[in-house]
Amino acid sequence: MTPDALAALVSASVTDLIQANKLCLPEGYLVNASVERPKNREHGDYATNVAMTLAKPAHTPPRVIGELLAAELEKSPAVASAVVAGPGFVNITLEAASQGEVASRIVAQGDHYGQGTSQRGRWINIEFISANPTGPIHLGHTRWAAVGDSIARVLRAQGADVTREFYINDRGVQMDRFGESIMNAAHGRPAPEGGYHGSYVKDLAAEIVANDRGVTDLPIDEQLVMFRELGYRLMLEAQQESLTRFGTEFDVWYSERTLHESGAVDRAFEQLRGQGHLYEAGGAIWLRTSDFDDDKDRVLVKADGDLTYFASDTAYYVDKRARGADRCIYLLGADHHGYVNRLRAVAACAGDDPDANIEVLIGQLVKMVKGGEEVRMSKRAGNVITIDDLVDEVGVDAARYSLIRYPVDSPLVLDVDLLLRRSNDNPVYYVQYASARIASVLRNAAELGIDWRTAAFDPALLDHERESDLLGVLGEFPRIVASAAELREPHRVARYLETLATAYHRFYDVCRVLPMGEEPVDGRHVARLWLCAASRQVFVNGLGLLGVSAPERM
RNA sequence: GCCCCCGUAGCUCAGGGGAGAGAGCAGUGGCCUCCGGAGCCAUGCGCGCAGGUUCGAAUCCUGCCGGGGGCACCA
Repeated sequence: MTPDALAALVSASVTDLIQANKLCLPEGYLVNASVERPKNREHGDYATNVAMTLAKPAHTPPRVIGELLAAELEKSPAVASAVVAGPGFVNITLEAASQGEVASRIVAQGDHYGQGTSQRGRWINIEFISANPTGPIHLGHTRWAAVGDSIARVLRAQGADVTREFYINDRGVQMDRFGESIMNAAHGRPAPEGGYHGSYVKDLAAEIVANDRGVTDLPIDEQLVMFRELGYRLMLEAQQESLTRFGTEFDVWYSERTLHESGAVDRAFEQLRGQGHLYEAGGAIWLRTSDFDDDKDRVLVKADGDLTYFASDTAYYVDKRARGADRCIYLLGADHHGYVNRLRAVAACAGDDPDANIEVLIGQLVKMVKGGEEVRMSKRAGNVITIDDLVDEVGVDAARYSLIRYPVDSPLVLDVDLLLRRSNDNPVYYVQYASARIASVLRNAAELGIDWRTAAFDPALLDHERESDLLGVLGEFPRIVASAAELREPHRVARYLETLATAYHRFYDVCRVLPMGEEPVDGRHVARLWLCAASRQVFVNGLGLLGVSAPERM
């Protein structure tokens, strides 16, 4: 019996009590019956607090309700015992057979186990990274490359229609500075004021000159355009390659230029003007965001006629909505938190509900430590740590896992020395090792000619305490995925996999799976192989949600 | 000045109202006759402070203290 099924049983039991007039609730009262895994194993396999929540509306002491409910629950053949404890918890112990069924259910569902419908019907646009095409993807972006991608995976697993989008800021004066920086490098001159310095600028210059020999002889205006446009293309391709290598794919790469060329900006202005939120002052055109919780109004068109960056942001939001997204998620760094209110105000100005149609997640910054020293990043000096540096250093799996493992609202310190360690202090290996260990057991079973899939599976044989613990953890997976999706917190999946790894190792330590020596294969071996297969499946599914591999061997 | 995030074990950090608050690391001591020791077991009086809401608060609210980040007709 799954936790959901048990919760439904508790709910049905409460309904039965009401219909039998043993419990009286106000008309239309909605019973919210949930079960949780108690921290303490002595409190049974599952516990429900519903008796305590019903005490007030039913005008009955919680323990009295608990007794009634426990008696009702014990009528079910799946329930071994139900007892009232503490202030009014009902602690439920399942029959081994009922609990063991979880294993066969997981194997049957395969890749689908953990998927759900909690986000079905939502059309979500999730935009992340959106690095300027003037430099490589750096460490700060990389946190979002991992987390954003994983959020998208988790949302999809819960039935949402998700568009992963990367916004390319290919318009504006930084593009000219970028082009000029490359051009200067090609001529052996230093970068201009406010330009770009990294060694990659020299590399771009060299590549462009090699491909287009005559470029340095062109008139300066034409050269600038050439270096800018060719540099842009090369940089964008490099970014895309880096992200592909990192396992992060986008459904849409959206160019700011096309936003303007397609007329999307004009359309957005029209819409906002029609809704009465545009006005002119001091020669500039403003959006009255202060009507909606912004500190002050924002300029869309400067007095000199140029559009602000914010104008693009505004049009871009309106365009996303016009393309059908009913919820736009933005993943931004902590240095952009000042944008939250104005983006929400944009949604409100466009006639949307900021609480429903827009969602801005702010992630704290990432630091990297090596040899006990912080690796300093300075854009000015050009010594940025890139996504490729990180992957070269520790590999995709360790990089992704350690970036996802922590909630994004706390600053993150990546210790490279620790990430390289192949031991327990590096959780990604701990998890992958458990998964690979199972794969090995399943391989050995096949070599011994044990066809556990077709053999009779008796779930009641999984009655060891460690087996019961493991089954309980396996059963939690769907709820973990659902909460990770709802809260946009994929780190919950990573943490869950660590507890699953522990539960598996503990089981494996005391429960022999395969027959020893000439011992004949019996039902217990078969049942444990089902349990192993189920565990392996959850590792595969869970790691898949993180974009981390589940190797057969390590 | 205003805004956002964070204060949990020696260290790095989990804990979206529930029962003596957890994990890894570091330290100490155990566990290999065959399925992967990258493993398992034992050993731990810590929720920054003060109020409040609640049957119940590390979790929600308010104020303070301490740390990090941010305020643009830049991009």
